[in-house]
Amino acid sequence: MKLTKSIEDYLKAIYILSLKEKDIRMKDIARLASVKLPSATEAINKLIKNGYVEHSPYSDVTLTKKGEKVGKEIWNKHQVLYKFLKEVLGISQDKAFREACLIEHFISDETREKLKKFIEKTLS
Amino acid sequence: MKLTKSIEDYLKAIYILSLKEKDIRMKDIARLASVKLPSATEAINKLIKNGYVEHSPYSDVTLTKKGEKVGKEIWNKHQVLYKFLKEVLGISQDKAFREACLIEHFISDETREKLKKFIEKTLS
DNA sequence: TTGGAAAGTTAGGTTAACCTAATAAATAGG
DNA sequence: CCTATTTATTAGGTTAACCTAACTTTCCAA
Repeated sequence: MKLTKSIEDYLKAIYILSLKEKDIRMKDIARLASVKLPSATEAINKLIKNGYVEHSPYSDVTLTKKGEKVGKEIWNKHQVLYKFLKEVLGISQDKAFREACLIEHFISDETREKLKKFIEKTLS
Repeated sequence: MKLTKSIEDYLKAIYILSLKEKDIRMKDIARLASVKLPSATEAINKLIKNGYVEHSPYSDVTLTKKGEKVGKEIWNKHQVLYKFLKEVLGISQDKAFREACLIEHFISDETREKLKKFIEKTLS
């Protein structure tokens, strides 16, 4: 399966939720991904079929190792971008967050790493 | 009309072509946008309907002022991002170009401006 | 000058990602 | 313990953006 922007967003959402709660429900995912429940159901079913999450109907959702890896990757990219936009460029918190949410799907691992190192160097 | 990534890509393609040639054809647009001709036809019709381009069947395509503005904006964002990725972060030419093509649709005018100033400062 | 190649359009189909409405299951409060 | 609310699923529909196949128009070279 191709990891689309949308699919990555669901995995990121579940990953973020998993950092705080152990019982992750469809409604939480739908809310964080800004979609209605049926869209979340559909997406989660696709993720199950491809081994990214585990879930039985009317129950909680958990990431597999594979799913966690992707969710974490995207969240890391987001955080690096957010920091760059906010601290280095001086973009407002809100705007930096929103832009990071869009860009996070399109930077390579290499770019994330180099950007991270660059921020450290620049802000010291 | 919402300016989607796809629509912006067509306007950027036409803008780039317009910098070098005066007779811009559907095939050139399709080629640069990496789509087949019928996809280009469909997209151009949408752009005509919304006042971004002018075109009569089997003839050349030109940008309106409105269309040129958008195409130029995207191309400027691309160039700023490309330079940052390549010169500041040290990403290879090819990869920097490809990533810039993806990210260009998601940065605000403010981010482009601040990034541009930052690059100038950093590379001097 | 005409016929074949190139360019462009039209018709119709696919896929991803969303939605609303209807239904089903789970849960919590009286 | 049963019913109302909340949560989740299913069914069915929409839209954007692509595609292939078929057809039309334009252009060029013999």
